[in-house]
Amino acid sequence: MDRNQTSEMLFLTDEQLLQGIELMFFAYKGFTSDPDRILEDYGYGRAHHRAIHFIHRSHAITVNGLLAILGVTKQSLNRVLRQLIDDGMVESRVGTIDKRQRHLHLTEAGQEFEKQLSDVQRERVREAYKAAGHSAVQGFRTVLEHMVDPEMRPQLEKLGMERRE
Amino acid sequence: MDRNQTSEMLFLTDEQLLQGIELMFFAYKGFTSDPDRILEDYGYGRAHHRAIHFIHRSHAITVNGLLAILGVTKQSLNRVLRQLIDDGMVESRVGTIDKRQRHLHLTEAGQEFEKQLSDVQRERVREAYKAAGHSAVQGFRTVLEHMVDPEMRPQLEKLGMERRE
DNA sequence: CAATAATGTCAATAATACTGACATATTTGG
DNA sequence: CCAAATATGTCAGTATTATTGACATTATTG
Repeated sequence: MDRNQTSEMLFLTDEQLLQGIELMFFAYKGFTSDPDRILEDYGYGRAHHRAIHFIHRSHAITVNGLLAILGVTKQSLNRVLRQLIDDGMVESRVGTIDKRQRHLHLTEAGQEFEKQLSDVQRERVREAYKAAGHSAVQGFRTVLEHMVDPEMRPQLEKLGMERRE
Repeated sequence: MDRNQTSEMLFLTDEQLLQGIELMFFAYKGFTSDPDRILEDYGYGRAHHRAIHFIHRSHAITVNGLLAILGVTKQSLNRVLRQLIDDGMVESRVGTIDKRQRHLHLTEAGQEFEKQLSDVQRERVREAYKAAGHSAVQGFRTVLEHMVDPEMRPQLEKLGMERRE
């Protein structure tokens, strides 16, 4: 069978795809700009934000678990994590079942900081969602989900991102 | 008037917004992963990709024009640009109207390289679009457009991104 | 008890970005 | 016409994030 107009057949010109690519670039820039400003005041970077975000999201996540989500080397994460622990933002607790593992938690200060970062970023997304409307949000999520690397899907699902429809 | 169910009123929980934030993170990672692999073979990074992309998109763009789009300092761009010019990917031509300006062009080698990068990235977007369907793509674009910083909108429009509906 | 796993650390290197300072050539406004 | 502004380029110094490779410690497992 030749692949012609099935319901999924879209007619996508290179121009349309190019615009999608550029939108991703500009939107991502906007998306990170608000937290970036706050982080700067603390002498932190985006790496700190990501660590804090996922520690907040997955209470008591292990170092290995965080590495898998972030997709960086342990040496890279360790530097960031050490800073956050030294600064009293993150606490590392020895595992009770497996004592080799360290379970990561936000301290009270860490939770406050997380909220500060999260507030501005959620606000940006909320405004975009509000302006775009419900069905646009559905579409946004669907396209992004398909853009994620298949290898990262398990990480997404761990975060409760299964498609529930 | 109290702000109740207007048609634009969405009921967005923090959980939904958080998932949007994480989707942006994971999708952007996937989005850049294919070009990143190619760039590595050439000893280039994402900054080179962005420069090449926008020079391709806006023929004869000036250095200042490129700086405005990329949102980096000229020192930062210059390092990348110098490499690309030295490697014969980009050509810098003195402006005819204003001789202070340099107009940037891709050489033939640069065009081939651009196509190589563009092909894999467009393929990723095309697959996501195809899998998600037409109306999802509309929504994707709408939400992303609202996520872009208002200050960057002029840049978007220069690239032919006006909403035409 | 040896192999494996989870974590942490040290060192070297690279890409990207920043600020600040300065130079050159060209255009423009008064 | 000349001073000011503009467009570009460059040098130096610093910071963040990331890499690879090597090695150590502790705890678990086969």
